Amino acid sequence: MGRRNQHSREQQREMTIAAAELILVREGFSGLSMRKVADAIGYTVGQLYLIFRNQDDLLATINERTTDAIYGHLRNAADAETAPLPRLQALGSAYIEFAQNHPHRFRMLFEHRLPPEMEPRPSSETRIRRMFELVESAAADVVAENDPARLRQIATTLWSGVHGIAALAVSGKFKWAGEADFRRYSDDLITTYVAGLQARHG
Amino acid sequence: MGRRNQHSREQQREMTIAAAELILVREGFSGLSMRKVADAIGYTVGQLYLIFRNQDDLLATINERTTDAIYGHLRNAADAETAPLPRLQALGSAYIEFAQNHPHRFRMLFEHRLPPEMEPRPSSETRIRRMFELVESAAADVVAENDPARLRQIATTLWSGVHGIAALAVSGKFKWAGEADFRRYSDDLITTYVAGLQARHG
DNA sequence: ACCTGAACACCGTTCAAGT
DNA sequence: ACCTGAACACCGTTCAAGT
Repeated sequence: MGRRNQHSREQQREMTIAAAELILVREGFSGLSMRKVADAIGYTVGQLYLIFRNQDDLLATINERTTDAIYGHLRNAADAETAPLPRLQALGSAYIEFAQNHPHRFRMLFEHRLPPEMEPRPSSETRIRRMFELVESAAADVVAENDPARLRQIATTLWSGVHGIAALAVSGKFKWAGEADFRRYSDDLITTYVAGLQARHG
Repeated sequence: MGRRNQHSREQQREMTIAAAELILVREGFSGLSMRKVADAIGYTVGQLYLIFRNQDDLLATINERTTDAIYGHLRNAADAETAPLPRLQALGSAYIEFAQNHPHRFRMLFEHRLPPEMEPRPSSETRIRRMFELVESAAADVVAENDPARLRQIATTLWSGVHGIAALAVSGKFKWAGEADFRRYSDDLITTYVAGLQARHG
């Protein structure tokens, strides 16, 4: 096969990521293998190891893209709302929505763990931080809290809660809850938690 | 090997579950294989398929035990507190605590999904329901809400939130938050959410 | 220089054959 | 009747060999 130099390393990298994301979306995390990806891009498995260090490296790279995608989705949602509380609610809804629309990508983001020797991974952590700062700043506009440590705690509590709703929506457990509208839970959580802050504060 | 009839089918079943749980705790979900389990109990892999239908069946069985273990842990926590709000908080703390003390078992419970043709699994769903009813009844004592549908929504929102904190505590993402005391987030969530309910209600 | 193909050490699952 | 052992179709990863 005279495929030599037909694609630059950077092109190969993009092809690999795109093919892997397609397989992930279609077959789920457990259906995503290096061999299938290699087949999909028309190279042999061996070649994948000249593009990515190993499978974990490829998965972590996909997870970074997923984080960026969530960030973009949240940003759009936030930009569409000007009032502080509706904006925070819009962020929560958007997060749930992303999880429901992209369950396999969402699940892999939280279920795949890097082996200890591959951590920390700054490219991943920067992205997660950026996403959280979006939430924290939206929360800051709502709660009127001056202590930055307390504000961070509030944002973490709130966002963990929204994340929990998304995680359960996507986990397939708790189907007994009926075909629930999970965005309603998110709204309820945010509205009531914020009301509680104001009640305790004032 | 004259191991014939040395163990009853029921004994084999218990040995298998115990061995698998040990491997899960030591090596994590991804390190748990049928072949390792077979080695650990001194039978061949083939024999495992006369005890369990397949690997998913074994994993689902372990997950049922994990659900029972969480239920027991929550029950102890609830029984130790008589006042309604502290009891609800104790439930939240106990849930987080279990996740942190048994991260691999907790993660597998939520990350392993049965293939569609193996669902529903009544033995699993009954156990999950029982656990949730414990939470719902503790919530009922706190919020003074008569509409059962609304009460269920409140309990679901609250418990999803607590679950999210546990999930993030165990996911290894968000290490940036420092070595946080996740039980504090749970307390914050419950206290503030309940205060919010009272503020909106009264 | 770039890529392949085969090898190695693992998987889950099945089932003829042994005792 | 109970269990084994080998087979089959998959994995991730490495690396000598080919062009």
